[in-house]
Amino acid sequence: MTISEYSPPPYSSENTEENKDYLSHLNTEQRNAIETTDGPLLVLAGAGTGKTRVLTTRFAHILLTGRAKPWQILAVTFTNKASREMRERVNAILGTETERLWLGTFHALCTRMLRQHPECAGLTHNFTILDTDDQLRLLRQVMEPWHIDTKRWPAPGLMGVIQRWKDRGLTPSAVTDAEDCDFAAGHARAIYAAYQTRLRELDACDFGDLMLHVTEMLRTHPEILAHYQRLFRYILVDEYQDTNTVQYLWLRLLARRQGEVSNICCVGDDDQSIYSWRGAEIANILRFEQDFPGAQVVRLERNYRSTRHILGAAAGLIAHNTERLGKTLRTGRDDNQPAAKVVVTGVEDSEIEALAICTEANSLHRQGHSLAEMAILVRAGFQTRAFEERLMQTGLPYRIIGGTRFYERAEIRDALAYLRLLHNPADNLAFERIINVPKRGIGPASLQKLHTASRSEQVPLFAGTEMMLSRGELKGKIAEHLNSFVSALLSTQSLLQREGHVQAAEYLLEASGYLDMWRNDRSPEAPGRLENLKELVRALTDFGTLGEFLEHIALVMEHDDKTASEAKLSLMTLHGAKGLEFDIVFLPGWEEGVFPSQRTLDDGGQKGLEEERRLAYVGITRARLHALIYHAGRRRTYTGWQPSMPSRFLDELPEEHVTRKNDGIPRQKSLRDESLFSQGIMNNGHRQGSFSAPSGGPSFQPGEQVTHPRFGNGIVLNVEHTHLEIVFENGQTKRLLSSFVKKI
DNA sequence: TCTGCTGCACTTTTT
DNA sequence: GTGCAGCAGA
Repeated sequence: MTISEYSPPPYSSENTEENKDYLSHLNTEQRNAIETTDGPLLVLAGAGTGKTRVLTTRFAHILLTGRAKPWQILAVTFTNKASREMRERVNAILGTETERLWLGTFHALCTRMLRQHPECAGLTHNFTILDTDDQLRLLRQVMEPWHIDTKRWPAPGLMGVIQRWKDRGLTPSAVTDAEDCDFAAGHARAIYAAYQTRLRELDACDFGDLMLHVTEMLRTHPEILAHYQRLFRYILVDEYQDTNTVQYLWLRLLARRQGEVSNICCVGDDDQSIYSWRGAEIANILRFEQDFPGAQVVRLERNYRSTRHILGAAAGLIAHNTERLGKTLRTGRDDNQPAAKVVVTGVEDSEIEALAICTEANSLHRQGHSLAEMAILVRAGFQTRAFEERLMQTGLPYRIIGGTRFYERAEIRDALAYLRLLHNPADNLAFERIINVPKRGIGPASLQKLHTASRSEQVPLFAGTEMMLSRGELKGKIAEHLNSFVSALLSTQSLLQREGHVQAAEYLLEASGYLDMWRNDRSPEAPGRLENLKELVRALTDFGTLGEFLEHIALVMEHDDKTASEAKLSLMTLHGAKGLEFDIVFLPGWEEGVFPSQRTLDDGGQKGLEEERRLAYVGITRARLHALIYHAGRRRTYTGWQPSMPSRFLDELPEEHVTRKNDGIPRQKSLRDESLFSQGIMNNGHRQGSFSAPSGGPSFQPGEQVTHPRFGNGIVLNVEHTHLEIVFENGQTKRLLSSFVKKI
C-alpha cells in the first residue's frame, strides 16, 4: 500500500461537517483530544475521564473526515481485550465492519510485520512463537554447558534478565560488559547469545523477540521502514505509560520521518504506570514533549466515574509522588450529591479482615447492590486465599480473576504441544514436551540418543525418531511405545487432510494415549482436566484451520468462559483491576510490607514506593460509590502470625475525605504494642530498620551474631522486614527469613 | 527410568 | 503450607 493509491474515502462527503453526532456528547477537552489530528499529541487521561472513548472516537474521526483510509492508521494497545473493545467501538461508530485495520497489540502487530519479512530475523515463514514453558525449557538446555549453580542463579531468574534486556531493545551484542557482570557469574550475556542462536536454529522466537526482531528489522532495512512510514499516516497508542524501551523505539521509528511532523497520538496516565517490573518505562510518557518536538498536550481531568470523596482521597494520595506530569481529577458529576467518604477500617488480624469484608459485602448485597458491582482488590495473589475461604463459608458467589489461565494449564499445554507437532513436525520443543507424556519410558538418556541421531542426520527430532525406528536402532518397550506414537501422529496427519482439524485433534489425543492418561489418573483434578481438554477441542471449532488456531493461541493466551453466569463478587489483584470499575471496592491489606510491598521497596527504593502509591491510586479510583480500605494488626503467613503496621499510604489520605474506624484496635495501640516492635521504629517515625521475627520473636540488628541450623554461624548484614541478610562463616551471603536463625 | 525424599524459597503478569 | 528442583535409591 502506498500513498499513490490514496483517494478520499467514500464516507467523506456526507459525513464531514454536518454529521458529527459522534462528537456531540463530549466535553471540550475530549473534543480537543479528538480534533487535534495533526502533529504529535499526548493525551493525559486521568482515571475515569473517558480515555477509551476519546481513542475510539479519534480513530473514527480520522476516517470520517477523510484524513486516512482504514489501513493507514496504526492503532496499538497492550492487551487483546483493549484491542477487541477498540475494534468493536470503532465499528459501532462507523456502522460497518472495517477490515484490514492495523489495530492490535504491540505483539500482534509485530507478528504481522515479522510474518511479512521473516528472513530479516533469520526465520522462515513458518516460525513458531514459544510459550513461557518452552522458553524456560530451552534456556535450561542452553545453560547446561556452563554448569551454572542453579540454586544461586535459577533459570527463571536468568530468563527475567534476558527479557529485561529484550524489553530495552538490547540484542546480545548490545549488552555492555558492565551489565553482564551481575548475573550467572558473568555468563549471562554469553548464555543470552547462545539462547538466541538456539531459537534461530529452532525457527522460533519468544515473546520479547517479536518486538526486538521487528525493531531491528526497521532499523537495518530502510526500505521496509520507509514502506511502513508511508503507510501509517496516523498512529494511536493506548496506555503509553506502560510502554517499554523497545516499544518506544519501534513507535519512534515508525512515527518519525525526516523533516516531517508525525501524527502520533499517545494516550496514557503517568499516575497509573504500574508495570515497571516488567520493563515499562514511565520516562517514556514523562519525556514525550522532548521526543516529539512541537507536541501538544491535552489533559483529561473531568472524571465521570467516582464521587468527590473518592477522587479527593485518590488525589491527595497521588500528590505525594514527585515523578509526575501533574493532573488534578475533578468530578464531572453533580457536586452536590451526597457521597460517602472513603472508609479506613483497622482490624485485629487478617482473618477478621476477611470476615469484616464478607460481612460488609453481604449486607451491601442485601441492601440491593449487585455482587457483580463489588470487588476485593488485593496487592498479591496469596491474599486471595483467606477471602476465598471466608466467601465460601458466607455463601457469597465469587470469581477469582487471574490465577492460572486456561491456556497455561498443564493439560492444555500438553494438548497444544500435540497439536503443534501435528501442524509442524519440526517443532522440537513440542516434541520434547510430550514425547514422555504419557510415559513412554523416554527419560533424559533416551532423549539424548534421539537428539544425537537427529543432529547427525540434520533432521528434526520427529523425523530422526522415525529414522531410528525404521533402522531398528531402538529396542524393547521404548521402540514399541515410540512406534505407536509415530504412527498415531502420521495417521492423524492424513486424517487432518480428509476430515479437518477438529476430528484430527480428537483422534490424536485419543490415539496417543493422552486422554487415557487422565482417565486413569485418580487425582481429584483429573476430571476437571478432561473437561478442559473437551473445551479445547470445542475452541478449535471457532477456527478455520489448525494453523490459525495455533497462531491465535500463541498471541492470545486468554480464553473467555462462554458459560453465562450469575452475578459474582470479583476477587483479583490491583494489577488485574486496572481499567475496570465497580460500585464498591474493598481494599484489604494496607499494611507496611504488604502494601507498599517490602520487595518493591527493597529493590525499587523511592521509585518503587512511588509505583506502589500509583497502585494504591489505581485501586481507589476503581470505585464509583464506595471505597473501603482495611488494615490488620497481624497477618497469618506460612510461618505463623506476623505483626503488621498500618500502611504509610493511610496517613496520606486527606482527612476531609476519609472516615476512620478502628474496631477495637486503635491504630496507636497496634503501633505501640509492647515487644512487637523495637524502639527504632517508633523513634524515627518511619517503619523501617529492625523488625521483629514472627510471633514476638527477637528482633535483629545489623552486626549481630546469629546461628542457622544448616549454614552455621554468621553475622547479620541487613535487616529487611522479615528477612535478614547474613554472611556466614563459609563466606556465603544469604537472605533468610528471620525465624530460621537464632541469636548466639 | 522412576520414585520419593529433602531442602529451600516464597509480588505484581501481559503478550 | 505449598511447590519445585535436585538427588539418592529402587
